[in-house]
Amino acid sequence: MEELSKAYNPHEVEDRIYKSWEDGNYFHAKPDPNKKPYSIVIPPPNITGILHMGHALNDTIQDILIRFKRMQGFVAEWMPGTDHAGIATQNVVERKLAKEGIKRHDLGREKFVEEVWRWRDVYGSTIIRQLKKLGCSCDWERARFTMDEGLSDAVLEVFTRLYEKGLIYKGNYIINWCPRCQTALSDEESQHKDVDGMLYHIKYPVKDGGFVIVATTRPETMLGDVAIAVNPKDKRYIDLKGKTIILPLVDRELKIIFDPLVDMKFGTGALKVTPAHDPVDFELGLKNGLPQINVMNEDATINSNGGEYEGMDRLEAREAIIEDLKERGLFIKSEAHRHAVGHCYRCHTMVEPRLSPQWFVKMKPLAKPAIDAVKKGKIKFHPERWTKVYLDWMDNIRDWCISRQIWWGHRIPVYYCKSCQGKDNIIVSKIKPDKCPKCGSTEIEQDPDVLDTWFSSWLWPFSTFGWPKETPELKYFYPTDSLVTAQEIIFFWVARMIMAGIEFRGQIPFKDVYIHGTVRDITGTKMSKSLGNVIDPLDMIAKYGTDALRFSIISITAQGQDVFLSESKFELGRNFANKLWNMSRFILMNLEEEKTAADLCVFFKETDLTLPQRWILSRFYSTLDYVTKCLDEYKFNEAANAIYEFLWHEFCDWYIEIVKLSIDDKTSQVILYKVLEKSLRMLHPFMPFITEEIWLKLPHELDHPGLSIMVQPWPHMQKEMISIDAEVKMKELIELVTTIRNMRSAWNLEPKREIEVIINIHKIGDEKTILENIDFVKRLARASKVDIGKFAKPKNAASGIVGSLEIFLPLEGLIDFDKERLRLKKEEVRMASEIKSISGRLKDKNFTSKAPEEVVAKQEAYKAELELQIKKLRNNLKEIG
RNA sequence: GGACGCGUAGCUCAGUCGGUUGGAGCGUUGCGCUCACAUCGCAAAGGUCACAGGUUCGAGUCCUGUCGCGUCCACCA
Repeated sequence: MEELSKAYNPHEVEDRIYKSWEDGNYFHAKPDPNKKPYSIVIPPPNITGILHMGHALNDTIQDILIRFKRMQGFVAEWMPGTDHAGIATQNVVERKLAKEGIKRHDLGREKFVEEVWRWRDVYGSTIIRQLKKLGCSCDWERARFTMDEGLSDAVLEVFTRLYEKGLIYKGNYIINWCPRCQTALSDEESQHKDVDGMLYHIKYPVKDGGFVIVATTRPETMLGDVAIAVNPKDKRYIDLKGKTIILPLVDRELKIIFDPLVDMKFGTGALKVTPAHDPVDFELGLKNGLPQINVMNEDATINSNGGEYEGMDRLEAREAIIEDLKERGLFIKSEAHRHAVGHCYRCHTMVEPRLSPQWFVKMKPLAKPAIDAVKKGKIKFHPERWTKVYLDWMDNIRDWCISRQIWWGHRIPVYYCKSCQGKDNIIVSKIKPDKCPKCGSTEIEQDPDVLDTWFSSWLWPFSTFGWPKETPELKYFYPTDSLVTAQEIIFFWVARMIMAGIEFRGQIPFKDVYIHGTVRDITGTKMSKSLGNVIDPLDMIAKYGTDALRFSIISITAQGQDVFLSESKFELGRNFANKLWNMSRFILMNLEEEKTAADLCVFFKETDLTLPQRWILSRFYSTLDYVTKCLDEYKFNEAANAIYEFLWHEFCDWYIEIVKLSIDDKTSQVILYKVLEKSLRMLHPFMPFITEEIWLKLPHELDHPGLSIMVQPWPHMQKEMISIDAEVKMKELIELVTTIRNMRSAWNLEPKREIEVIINIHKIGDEKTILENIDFVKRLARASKVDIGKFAKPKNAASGIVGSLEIFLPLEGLIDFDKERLRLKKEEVRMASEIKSISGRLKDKNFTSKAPEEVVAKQEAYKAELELQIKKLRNNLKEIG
């Protein structure tokens, strides 16, 4: 038998094995009408990204799922790819150019976009290489990019369809503007963060004398004020009716408007109305026919409408305005005011609400069927609680601003005819029209904006399979099965994919959505590069190995709970991999190939198995059953921990130790081999590399000829091998050995010293199982001799109790009995209190009548056992004195 | 302001259907380099399951409330 090297070196095997998988073409899945498909799409990482711990968790989960399903015999397709990340990528390339002293406007649009493509060709696949490093078994042949021709076609198709349906429109509204990226953002891209701001109270003079005090957090916007609004019920301001306010510094006349939208309790109850710079004010402006005065440029400096403040940055202008107000005695006070302010999700700059013409998607009609699909259970969230988050958001969905004032992305397929007037000049077309269909003019210009990146990502589950073409892949793999993602992305992506899937394909895009937790550092802060608290998965791979990283991160991630990570957690996986290696090495050293051949089912029926053999098979299949169930329910950590527990603390700690007594037996050989090879298959989705490496050394031709472990079948369940009887009996023997070991340890008997053990049984027959297994009991307890029968406690012996057995260890006066006495007394107290509580329960008619019979019977039996034990214990105590 | 999640061993966390004595990893302590593994083995110490009520024969587990921590959402300027 081929042997494993003495030391386990993950790095030596990983690259080699990954390459063998690629060479073997194991990742690619082809539609096969005779088999069921199982498909998932990767949440496309963006091309500027590098693998972080969130990816490591996300992609490990998906890889576990896809490997599991592949082994279960599905045609398992994991569609990979990347998204073009319009804003982020443009920023990166702009920064790169800036280092060379080039601005994007110097290059011009076309050259700049070429530059981005060049950048993408060099750096855009970094993340893909890293996913391979992580062991991801994606179908790389199909890898897609949101700017690929096919996917771009899908974007054009969708835009034109929605426009024709009246679900896309252009309008002048308040949007979230990032002054640094100089583009509009959607509501989701503006992330609210609590900020310690100020609430400024400012006097606005009334034309006929007197004044009104308004409160604002952004005094600079007063340059665009066009009215003062108060609540019609507000008695303080009744006499303002019909009066005019003079806007300080600007000297514009402001109307007073009365509107119930104004909150009387906030500030002074008087609201300055700036329709061009605040969504509420915008609404008030529309209602009351107020002008919209935009006072800011694209970079959030004050524009010519701001008079003498023109050119100042918004915050600079704020200071200047406050100073000027103070000079004029119009500034009352500022008070600390903590409030939530939107920030750009790409560059974290404070977002400015800004009036500008943008393209929007009408969402309500799209949301309705998407809400129904989830309510009817066609799509299920795991854990279930995210359903509510999704539904709440969908119920309150607002129109989606999809135009971005950047260059990198899908350019909006809208053309304007220069000679047509007003709204009639809009031509929506997938390709540039030669002339205006209305007036025939050839003076046609494309809209300069590009689309939100998510406008292509929301099509991902079907555009990647070739839509709008009706490809065989699309027919076969769509709808996909599971979507695995993080909570941050539910609104950006998950919800929109559901809407798009139903709208454009008439079918939900996936059946299950598994939302995993967020990876945080040990203090609970989200890991981010800017905070410097990242643990780089690639560093961890370099240090501990990929399998260790995967296993660790999975085993500490409870379903949907956030993960608090510190580097030391990876030792868990490393140690387990090491254990697995050495366990396998030991087995391989001892297996004789010709003895391992057998059909386990036949073998199981036709061979007399010992208790440990029946036990380990039972434990394997119990574990397999549990692991399969957990994977079906997205409980990855429980699955991983069950395998860990089985292999380490049952198979290694007990079975292998026991089997050492009879390792050359045919039966031992078969079972050792079978449990190992089946365990490797069960573990493979979690630790793909090490299981493959070991698998290749096994005489696997006997069962599953030739191929990689990754395409082997998932172990077949054999319920008949699960034996409660074997598990119970073995548990008792383990307890017996453990008790003897405890006693040895309590009396400091070094392992080398062999001891004699006397076991007093409660009734005849209790000795049977022990006698049948006496060899391993002696070996594991390191006892030279074990006497079983009806025995009284010898003088000068330690005693212990396990179940109905009493264990004596003659000590020949080696130790002092004070310790033993204390231990016994402690034990007595514990038992006495337990007996008392059980007695109480048994006397309670409510209990005896209402609890199931077997529970009552069990309690009675347990009580009897305890009473017996305490009797013996008291005897012992008496004997010791 | 709304919603959700979490308070279990010194630390980080599991805990299935409510059912006998609440688990793991790390850390600590003692013993052991027994020919697979010191990235290991054997054992020990360590718990009022945040708090208060309630449901139940029975609650870490279900319900209500309180306190503490965290996350997401939100147009009170």
